[in-house]
Amino acid sequence: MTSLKLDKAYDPAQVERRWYAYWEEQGLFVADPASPKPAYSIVIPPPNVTGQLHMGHALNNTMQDILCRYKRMAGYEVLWMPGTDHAGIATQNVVERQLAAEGQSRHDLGREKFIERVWEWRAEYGGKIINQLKRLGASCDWSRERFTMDQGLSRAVREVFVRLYEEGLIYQGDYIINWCPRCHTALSDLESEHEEVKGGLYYIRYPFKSANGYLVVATTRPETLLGDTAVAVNPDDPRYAELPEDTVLLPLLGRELPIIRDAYVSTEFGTGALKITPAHDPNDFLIGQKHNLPSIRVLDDSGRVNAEGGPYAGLDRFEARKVMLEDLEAQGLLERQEDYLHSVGHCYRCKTLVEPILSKQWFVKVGPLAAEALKAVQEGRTKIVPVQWEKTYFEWMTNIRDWCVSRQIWWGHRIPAWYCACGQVIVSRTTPQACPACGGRELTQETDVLDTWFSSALWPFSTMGWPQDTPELKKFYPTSCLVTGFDILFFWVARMMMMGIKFMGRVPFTDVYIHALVRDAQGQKMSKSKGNVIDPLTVMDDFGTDAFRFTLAAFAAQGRDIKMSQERIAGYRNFVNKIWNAARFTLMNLEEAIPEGAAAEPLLEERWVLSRLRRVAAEVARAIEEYRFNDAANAVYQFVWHEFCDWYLELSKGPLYDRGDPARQAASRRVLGEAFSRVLRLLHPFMPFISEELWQRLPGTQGSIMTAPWPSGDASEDDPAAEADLELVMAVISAVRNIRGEMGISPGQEVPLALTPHEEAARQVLAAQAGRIQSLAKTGPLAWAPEGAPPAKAAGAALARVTVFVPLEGLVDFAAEEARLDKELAKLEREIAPSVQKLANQGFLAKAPAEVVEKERAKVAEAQDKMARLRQNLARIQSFR
RNA sequence: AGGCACGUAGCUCAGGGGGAGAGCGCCACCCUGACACGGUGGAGGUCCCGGGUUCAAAUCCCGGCGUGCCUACCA
Repeated sequence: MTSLKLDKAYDPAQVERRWYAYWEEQGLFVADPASPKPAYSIVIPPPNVTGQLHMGHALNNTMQDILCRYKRMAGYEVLWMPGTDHAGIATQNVVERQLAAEGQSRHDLGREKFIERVWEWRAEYGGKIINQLKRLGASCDWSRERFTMDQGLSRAVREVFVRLYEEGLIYQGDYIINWCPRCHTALSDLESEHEEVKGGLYYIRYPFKSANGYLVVATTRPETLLGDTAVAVNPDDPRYAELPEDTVLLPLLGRELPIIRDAYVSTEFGTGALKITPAHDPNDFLIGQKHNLPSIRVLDDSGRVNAEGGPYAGLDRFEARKVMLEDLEAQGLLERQEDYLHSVGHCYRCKTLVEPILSKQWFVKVGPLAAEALKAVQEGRTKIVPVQWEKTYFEWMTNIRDWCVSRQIWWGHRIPAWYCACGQVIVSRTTPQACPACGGRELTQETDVLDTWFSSALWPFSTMGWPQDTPELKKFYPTSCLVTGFDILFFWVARMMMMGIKFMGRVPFTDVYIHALVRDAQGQKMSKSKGNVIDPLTVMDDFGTDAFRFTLAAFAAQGRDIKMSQERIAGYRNFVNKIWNAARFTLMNLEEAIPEGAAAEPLLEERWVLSRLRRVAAEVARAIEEYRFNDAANAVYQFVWHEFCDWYLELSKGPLYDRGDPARQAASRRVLGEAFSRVLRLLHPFMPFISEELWQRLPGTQGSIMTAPWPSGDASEDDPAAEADLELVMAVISAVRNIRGEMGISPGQEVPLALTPHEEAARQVLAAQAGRIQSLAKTGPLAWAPEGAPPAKAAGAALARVTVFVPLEGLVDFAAEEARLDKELAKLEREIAPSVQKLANQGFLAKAPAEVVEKERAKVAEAQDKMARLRQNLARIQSFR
């Protein structure tokens, strides 16, 4: 045990450093699949290896840590499975940038060398975020840390791919996909983020082949006209019912284009004539297929016009647009242009404008998988919290489209498909030696890798050793809860649902808790470009990790974004300091050995604090279990500061300082130690560091606080009578303090006190607690004023069970007291006005539940009682003027 | 275009049919032997607007206004 002496203020930096290493050394984070305890498991949303801890991570992992630490204390065998994600495009970008700084490209290195280079990068920098999570206090089982590219997970990926392929749920095909010309890869629909862009709507004339005149077509992407293979109109459009001929000439290139008729074309938009570019637009592609049109791809992988573009070949897509518009204008073919606001896809990694391009890719046929994932939530096998997200989930799962999983990058799981010269495609778990069709041995492996989210989708079971049948899977799958932000509900959660059900036969988690986004104090999304990011590491430096975590928990109300600002964290830093000082007080009193002695009858405040602790522990537990982290944090805050510190510690000073009764003192010291130990345990899930530090210093504790039981207390400690009695005492003390404050009597000045209890029970309680009242309200010896005979010249306060008098002679002027009483009366009047009105309402008396009516009556009666006493006092005061 | 949230104290928000709450900030007094990152007391609100349901609406319903977000291939 370390010394009991504490510094006056808490220094988090010094304390935090100590305990994380201790927990790890003691193996307290390690989950035992053989444990007889019930299982509780969470898989971490794996941060990108390229990641730096940001507010989102901090919130997300704080919540998981609160759940895990609480569950351990509550008697569960907890597995919090950690790891990182290989983040294909992001990581490749980072390493490519590094190469660029050396004047190289990945192509200079070649695929193998490049991948080696990425692994080197990961070895050097990849662990950064893990250390940052440790800094946050995350109690993950690091002995099981996984990486989506490690061997085990790669095996799972290959297994899943092959099985899906064998079942026809993965196929290869030519479709329009989203292409990022900067990353040089296909993207899934989700990875193309739609953003509003100011563009133009250009009206272009397509001259008839031989007849005079032209068809006017409206487009937002004039450069794609190079790939047009038809112009379409609606068959029912009267404007085009009779055309001079059914062929037009493509402007600039002069190619002949058929005019086709298709109901898809809207008669409302533009001119009702639509240019068809099957290789660069998903709808045009479908129309092209239907009408057997050729597809001409006119942009290369970098977004430059290719050879098909004739005179424009080699121009960048934006440059080409500009030049072509000039040429059209010059040729009199640009009829007009309008400003046009529309939303277009951007690469979610690099924000480059995405280009729809026809290309051969691998797809997952998600329909059947989604149907099961949808059903699982509908049937409640997985519960989404808060429920409103279920609707979003349902909508997406219902309208889901096939998932393009191939990426033309190098860093990732290479697709286990091989091509034979004979045209055979072989998909296999192991590298095939010969073509099963022709026996040829010249096989080349697919160069594409899989979407990173493909491997993340397997995370809940691949991390536990699947496809092997492991004890971990048996004990910890399905996981208990997934904690994540809504931004990856589709990317990740939905896909884990599909894969988990498909390959494990059971949902991957029973609860999904969707939390909010952390924004800045103005409610703006934090982003580097806006420069409004608050770095969690800096916050932890400035305020301490515990204060930061507590702030996150306290602000994490369901369904609302969190606006983070320094001042709020400072408030909770003060709370941490308050706890530190409560510990100073406690430890000072426990410094000397507590003498053995006969158990003393517990004091009122002791019965009260244990009763309250039990209630609060239950309240906090329930809130955590229902993911109401803010309620949990606020309950702890309110109790620790405003009940434990403000009242219990203050009240306990009496017996603790009283050397005249050693047995009594010893008993109070024991209760103090016990109560404080429970406070620390209540705090531990939120504030792991300071709670451990103080736990270790608290006499009588053993081992880490992590292994201490949740302070549920014992039913025998429930003591509503103590709670009610102490409330009476507190009310009397508050009343005296109020008079003091309002009357401008200095805090140091002792005042006389007289009480008129209205019932015997109250009199007994107050008599027993007279000493406490005297010291906390700073009054002279308690006097009793008989009912109906109040002390002369006294300020008074009317409570339900007692009237409080502070005889004022020589202390204050009566005008002030008159004003104070008037104010009090007015306040009571205001308070009961609505009730009085209700009681005058026949409808209320007839229809409202009896107990509600009774409550209103009691409320009014009590207030009127108080008011009568106050008026009496007012009259007396006035009589002295 | 559809969908989903949210408008409550100066600020940030909790609450959710029967007594308007918290934190921070503000005012006054106080370095009382845990704590000035503190103590005690206090001020401060048409619960966005308009209708409706109800004995009773900040709360439920409808309609506005405002804000934010998500989804979407009408060029």
